[in-house]
Amino acid sequence: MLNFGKMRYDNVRVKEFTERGDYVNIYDIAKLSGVSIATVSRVVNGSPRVSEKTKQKVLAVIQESEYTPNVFARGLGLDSMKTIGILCPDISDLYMSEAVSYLEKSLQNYGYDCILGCSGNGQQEKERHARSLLSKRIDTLILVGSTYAGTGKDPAETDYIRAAAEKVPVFLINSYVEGENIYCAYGDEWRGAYDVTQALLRRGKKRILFLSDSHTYSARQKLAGYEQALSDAGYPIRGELKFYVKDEIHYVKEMLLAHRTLEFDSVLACNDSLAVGALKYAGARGIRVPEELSVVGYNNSRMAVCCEPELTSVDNRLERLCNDAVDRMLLVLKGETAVDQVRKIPCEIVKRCSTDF
Amino acid sequence: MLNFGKMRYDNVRVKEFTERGDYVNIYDIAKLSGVSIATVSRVVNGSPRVSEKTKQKVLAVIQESEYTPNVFARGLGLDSMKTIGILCPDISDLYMSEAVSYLEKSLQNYGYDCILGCSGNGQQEKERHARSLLSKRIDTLILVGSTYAGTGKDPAETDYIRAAAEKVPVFLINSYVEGENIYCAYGDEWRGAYDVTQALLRRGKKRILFLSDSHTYSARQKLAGYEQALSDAGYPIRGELKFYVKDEIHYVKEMLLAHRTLEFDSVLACNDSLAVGALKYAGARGIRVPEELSVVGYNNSRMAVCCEPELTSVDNRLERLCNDAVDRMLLVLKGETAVDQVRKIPCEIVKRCSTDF
DNA sequence: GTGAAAGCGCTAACAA
DNA sequence: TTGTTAGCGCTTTCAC
Repeated sequence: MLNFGKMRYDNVRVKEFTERGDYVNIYDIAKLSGVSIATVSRVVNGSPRVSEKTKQKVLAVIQESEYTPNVFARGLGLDSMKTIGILCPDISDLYMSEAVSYLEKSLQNYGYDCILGCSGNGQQEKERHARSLLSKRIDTLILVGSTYAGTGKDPAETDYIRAAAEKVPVFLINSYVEGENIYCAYGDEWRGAYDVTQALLRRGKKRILFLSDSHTYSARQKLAGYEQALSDAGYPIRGELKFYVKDEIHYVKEMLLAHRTLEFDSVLACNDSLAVGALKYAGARGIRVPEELSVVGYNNSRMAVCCEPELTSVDNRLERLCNDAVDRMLLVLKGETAVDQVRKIPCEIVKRCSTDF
Repeated sequence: MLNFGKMRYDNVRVKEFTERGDYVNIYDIAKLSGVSIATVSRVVNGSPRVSEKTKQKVLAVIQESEYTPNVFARGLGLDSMKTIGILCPDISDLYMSEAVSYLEKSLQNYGYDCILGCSGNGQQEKERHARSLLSKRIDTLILVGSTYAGTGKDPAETDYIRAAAEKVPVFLINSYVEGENIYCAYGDEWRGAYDVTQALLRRGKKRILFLSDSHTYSARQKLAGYEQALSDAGYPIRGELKFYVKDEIHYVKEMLLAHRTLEFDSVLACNDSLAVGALKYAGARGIRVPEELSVVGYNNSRMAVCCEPELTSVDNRLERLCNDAVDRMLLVLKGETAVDQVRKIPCEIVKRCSTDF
């Protein structure tokens, strides 16, 4: 229907008519309501410099013709599309998907759309995805997951993040990277692990297995907290009790079964599904949880509630972290300068296995 | 650095210099490499009509200056940004996030980016999100989840999907809506439910609880399969055995506990977390699973593996559905006309509780 | 309060 | 093979 073409070119445009519905444009609206495109633009953008009468007239036409401004054209002029890039290693992961869910909800609320990328954990892929998102002229880049802090071995690993931060503000959820225009929000995992370890020791546990699937920033914090608690209590740090496995329930179980000589009376796992793996191991060997073996998970995900017995888990307040990031993002985009670059939120230990502590 | 401005306006442009890195544009590249923007464009788009020498020269400049074409400008001209809109009710849901994960991976592979929206189940919100995605000039709209087929009460519920299909091809994952330019891929849930019910009956189960949290298309298919299997075996369909609850493990457990008069010897749940709820109920009452109570879940998610005992679950081949959708999408976008509008994939029953069947 | 027109960066048709 | 330029739809001065 419509699409008269730009008035200045006097209907030169002859779009072939496909089965596709054509998008109405600002020239159509202008013509239909007998004003100039400038006026239509003013109405659309809520400028006060339009008479009430004209405004209503134009609004009526817009309503009727279901006009939506072309985001490309708008973006071209403003160099922004009110779009946020979100990158995570894997959206099928419970923790990531939950984070993205919070972010999307909040951002949507403020009129921002989300472009999603899943990068995995490889350096190359992370860089490629970040570049790709940036090329979409996102307003902000949000990185979800502590994998983006790098392995800690080579500072150059995170160079691409600092490079991105030269274009747009970058927000890290549950991760930490230093740099200008980079903003972080993360749980105090160190403290969480410290507290859990301390509590286990107090209950007389002597051999606490530290179960992890990676060496991310977050995992390193947990390990450090665990080790510090041991040291502070005068216990030795045993290398064999730091157990690294693939994050897959049955794999964890099998690996633990395969190391029968490894003795431990409690488990601090870096996430809930690792903890469930330990649970399955205990089940297979007939070890009672929590009477004979204490198992504590991390992230307080649905996994911790799904298993039997249900797991005590450290909650790092993901929702809080996400909302915190969005709040600060809005401030930064508004041009506010005094915005905290780092937000460290205390973890909360959610107790489920009554005799754990 | 750069940004000489358009040559035709002879450096009129004076962008104020902020701390933000400016994006290099095609004019910059043209000037730096001593060719016209047309040539740069050709190089960028891999046109064969460029001499190898020029190409290398331009490529070098592009490399060095980290030029990426402005997607807005490109989109304006082509009216496409190689972007796919994905809408799901809730990305924190295991099933949805898994679907999005498959989709993103596959689409990324073909050079498409994803804009993600989470609409919830409300009619208004679904329509609003669909409109919002459409206004971003997506190339295709993908709807994940059977909620998008509507409740089946009023065909007008899905009008917005047909409206969207006038603009771009619409793909439904695990759902079905009829219409031009609408493509569906779903598991044969009817058959899955039928087979499970039949198997349970054969094992002597007499009162099979149908546990559901909604009346989506998918849930209706499952119910129909369940009822048909009962009928075919000469069993009555009992209203009290169709049990509708909120999808939350402990809520399910509590609701079942609250209905102590309700007797059943097996459960067919519409998803795994409902099934886990039934498991928790059994645990609370000291009912042994699967000896005294058979529990079968749906979706074959990690939930089914996490619980104790692990659950037999109907797998509706989500990955297959997603890849199938993407494959057909590519064909449709290529202008292919003979593309199946409907793909029904057989489900697979993944047995875990050995004595279930 | 309103309109004319420049400019955003790119693609593609046309010229050379 | 290369360059010139119209056109994509919108925002935003700058006149009136």
